[in-house]
Amino acid sequence: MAEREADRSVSHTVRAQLALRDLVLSGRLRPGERISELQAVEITGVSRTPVRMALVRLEEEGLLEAIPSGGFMVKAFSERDILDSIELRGTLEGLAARFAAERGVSSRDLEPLKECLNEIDGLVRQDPISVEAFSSYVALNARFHALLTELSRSPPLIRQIDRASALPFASPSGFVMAQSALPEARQILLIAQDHHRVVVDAIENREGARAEAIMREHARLAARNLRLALRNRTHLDLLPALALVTTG
Amino acid sequence: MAEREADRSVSHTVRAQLALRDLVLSGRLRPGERISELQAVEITGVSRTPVRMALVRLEEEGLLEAIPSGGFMVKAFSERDILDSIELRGTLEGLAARFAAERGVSSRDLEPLKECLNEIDGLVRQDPISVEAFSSYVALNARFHALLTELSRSPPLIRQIDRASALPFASPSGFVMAQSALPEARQILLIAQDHHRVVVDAIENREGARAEAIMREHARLAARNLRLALRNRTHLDLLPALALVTTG
DNA sequence: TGAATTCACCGTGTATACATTATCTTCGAA
DNA sequence: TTCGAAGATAATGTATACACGGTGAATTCA
Repeated sequence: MAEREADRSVSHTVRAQLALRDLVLSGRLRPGERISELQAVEITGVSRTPVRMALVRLEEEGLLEAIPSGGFMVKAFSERDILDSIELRGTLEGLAARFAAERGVSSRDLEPLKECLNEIDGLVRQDPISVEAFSSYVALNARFHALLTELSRSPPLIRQIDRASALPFASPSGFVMAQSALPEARQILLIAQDHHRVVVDAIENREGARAEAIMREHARLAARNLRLALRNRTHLDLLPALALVTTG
Repeated sequence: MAEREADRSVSHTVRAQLALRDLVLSGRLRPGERISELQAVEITGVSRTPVRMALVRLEEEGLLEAIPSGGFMVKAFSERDILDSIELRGTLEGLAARFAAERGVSSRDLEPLKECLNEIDGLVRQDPISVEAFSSYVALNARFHALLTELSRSPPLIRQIDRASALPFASPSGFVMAQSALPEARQILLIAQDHHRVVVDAIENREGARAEAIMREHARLAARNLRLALRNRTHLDLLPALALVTTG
């Protein structure tokens, strides 16, 4: 079987990590289910050594849980866990925004964020917003949040935010696609974009408390999206990560 | 060579992790220096497989940094990195305190914290405070912070706080021993203990904002300790972790 | 028939050999 | 003398064999 070009360029460990992550997030492995190394070897096509590495990294990532007697199982999340993870991410992004505001940011460094804002403006102008526009929004939104995090110029904080955002349902764009099917969709996006503008303004004027508060509130939009999507039970297939959620 | 009883009870991976962590924190390996696996094998006495596992875990812990071309090196921290890590930890503990206050805590769950408070009171009553009392304070303080974190009843947040506190200079008791040699020592401890009392009171009265704010301020005591200790340059040997700090 | 014990199999922990890639040193030429 | 290239050395990535422990099933005894 010929390998694809992309597969040859990365290590077996990374390949296994990607394959196993997809497997977990797709829900083909149930929460609580053990992932045996031999099973993972068959799935990924690499040997046990890189598979073990991938499993350890996925545990640190938060997708797997170590079994006391050895090995790993798929982690289970409650709805409360997800809401807390969102609040947590918002708190960290708030701290990043405050750092940026307090420490000052050159207009040159603010430039790419403002470009991001303008591009998003172009997207949300249409009514209704197409599915393609939603996809573009997801990418631009992720870019905005990454740039904002960088503005803190704090490696320890950036690292922690990256880890907190690693879980798909905690990431800034985790529930954007889910909301695309909702009637409130456009309105929510407009509010989110206003948050974006406000935080940039606050940072520019060195208003630390305002920058922090708005990022916290901004994250709570994701929590609202989640609740709306769960209530409407529509297009839940847009949220494969919810396979990890144990309803109870 | 006979192994000690304790060594036989844990896996080689854990043994290697402990040995390598000590090596890094003791400063015998300079920041930026590469840790070769073979070198680590000689030091730890176990084979490459558990050594690799230990290195990966120490990277996730934040003590090592992956080299793009492969392998790991000792991570370097600036003074700013340390201060940011402390502020980060304070922010997370603040969130935990707010969660506890907002969600409510039974008086039964508050009991162990209050016991902690009373025991610390017994320590700080003496003047001056003995070195042994400082050691006891370190243990009790760690216990208090752990209990407080648990009160949030939020596994994702607890996990993140544990990771943020893993770095020795970011942990709640990171700079307590360093301050023991300072003339301001007792006063700082009294203030810290007052913070402890205030946060318990705030949680009891379900004052979320107050609980959050006091924990943030509480963490800044550690930052003050660090600055004092660095300025006085006295008893820096009490802070082996500072070997990781690159002065610049 | 039920419970306990033993045996077998499955799974992880560990060690090591092999392959590949990066890095350093040395030699040569401009 | 300095820059570059090539080879040697060393380090990591990977595969696999072996050892140990745990779990489950089957069998035997009460």
